[in-house]
Amino acid sequence: MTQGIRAQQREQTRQALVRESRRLFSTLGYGSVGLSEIVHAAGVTKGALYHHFSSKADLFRAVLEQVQQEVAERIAETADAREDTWEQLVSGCRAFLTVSTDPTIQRIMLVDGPAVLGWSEWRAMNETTSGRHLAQVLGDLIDEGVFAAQRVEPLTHLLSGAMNEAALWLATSTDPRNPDDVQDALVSMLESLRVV
Amino acid sequence: MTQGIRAQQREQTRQALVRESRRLFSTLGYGSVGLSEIVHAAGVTKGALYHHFSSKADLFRAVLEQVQQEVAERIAETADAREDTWEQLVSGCRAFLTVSTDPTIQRIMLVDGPAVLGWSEWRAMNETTSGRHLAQVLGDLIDEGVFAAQRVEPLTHLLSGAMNEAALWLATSTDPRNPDDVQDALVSMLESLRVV
DNA sequence: TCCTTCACGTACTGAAGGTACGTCAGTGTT
DNA sequence: AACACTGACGTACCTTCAGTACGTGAAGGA
Repeated sequence: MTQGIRAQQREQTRQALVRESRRLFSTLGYGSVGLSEIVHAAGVTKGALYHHFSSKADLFRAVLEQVQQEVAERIAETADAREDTWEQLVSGCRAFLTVSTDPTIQRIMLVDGPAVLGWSEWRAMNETTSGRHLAQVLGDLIDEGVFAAQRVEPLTHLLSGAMNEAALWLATSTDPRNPDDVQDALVSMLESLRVV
Repeated sequence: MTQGIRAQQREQTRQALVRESRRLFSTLGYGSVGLSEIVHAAGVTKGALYHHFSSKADLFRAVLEQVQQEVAERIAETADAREDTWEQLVSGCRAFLTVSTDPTIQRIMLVDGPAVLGWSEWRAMNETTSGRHLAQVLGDLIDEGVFAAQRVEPLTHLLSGAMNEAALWLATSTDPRNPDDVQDALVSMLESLRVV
């Protein structure tokens, strides 16, 4: 069942479009990069772009999916290395702050993402990747009695919001103490929430 | 020292531009509103707009300043009604979640703001209004020993991020329990951070 | 009364997103 | 192997929109 040449080339140009647009979006921002730049960098024309994606925002969506996938994977492999649920939460949160400090990921995932796609769609995408893991772990910890009995959703949004903002702050701040200090503040916040 | 007719009309058109663009930005979003709509709604032309503002983003900045000013005022008058510093923090946070749930404020302040002006400028503007109050109160509480000794900035960003995300979530969620639950979760988070 | 200034309108430009349609290589069929 | 056909992509064009250049008429000082 060898893939036909057509399917190979199709996938190749699609990946080229996603790759180059991701590079441009992350460095210049969604609004400051034109389609002409993207298709030129990818070595194709606008006809190819609109054959694969229905709009500029649709292309951005594909890029964002890829970025979130990578982030979720890197967090998961860090967290899943731990056995204890509590350790998974802490290491996962630390991993998120480390990974998402990368400006490449920053701009696409946290700055342009919500504005281009709208919060509802952004949140939905987030939910299917790293957001689900966080909610899962928090739910487990509540069930285990580590956290006080409460609904998972409010807690999840408070913590994910705190981490998003922290990551954005770290990306633009220069004080070398900040990365460690914000992680410590977050972990001590989590620990203070423990009831056992 | 009566203001001349010139100055009056100038201020009048400027306010009309800010008012109408705020209305349109908040309902349709920055990217989906054209300057032609704005000037038509304000009853002027593009010449007037560019006489007062250097760009579309500059007009948005004026709108954002107005919104943040209002939010900061409403929070301040709620918080300043309390004598105790701790009570100021709690009531201020509750006020923020209440005020910023308004979709009108939402879209401009939390969604488009960072994307249009960039996080650095958005954060700088935030710092001069409500952000400063939060940092002030948190600093006082650390000094009073209510919170453990630590740097103010990391804690400030974690909490403001948590509240921003919570406000955005409340705006799109339908479950009637959410507003109360997320406030309770936030307050219990604050209380768990207390050491005395 | 004249002149200057300034707030604003008019007409235009360049660029960017998006579309209609042509074209040719790849693929299944007989 | 010859055929028709699909689909991936290029080309040319359209529309819209942010931004600019310049004209104009009223306000205000001398």
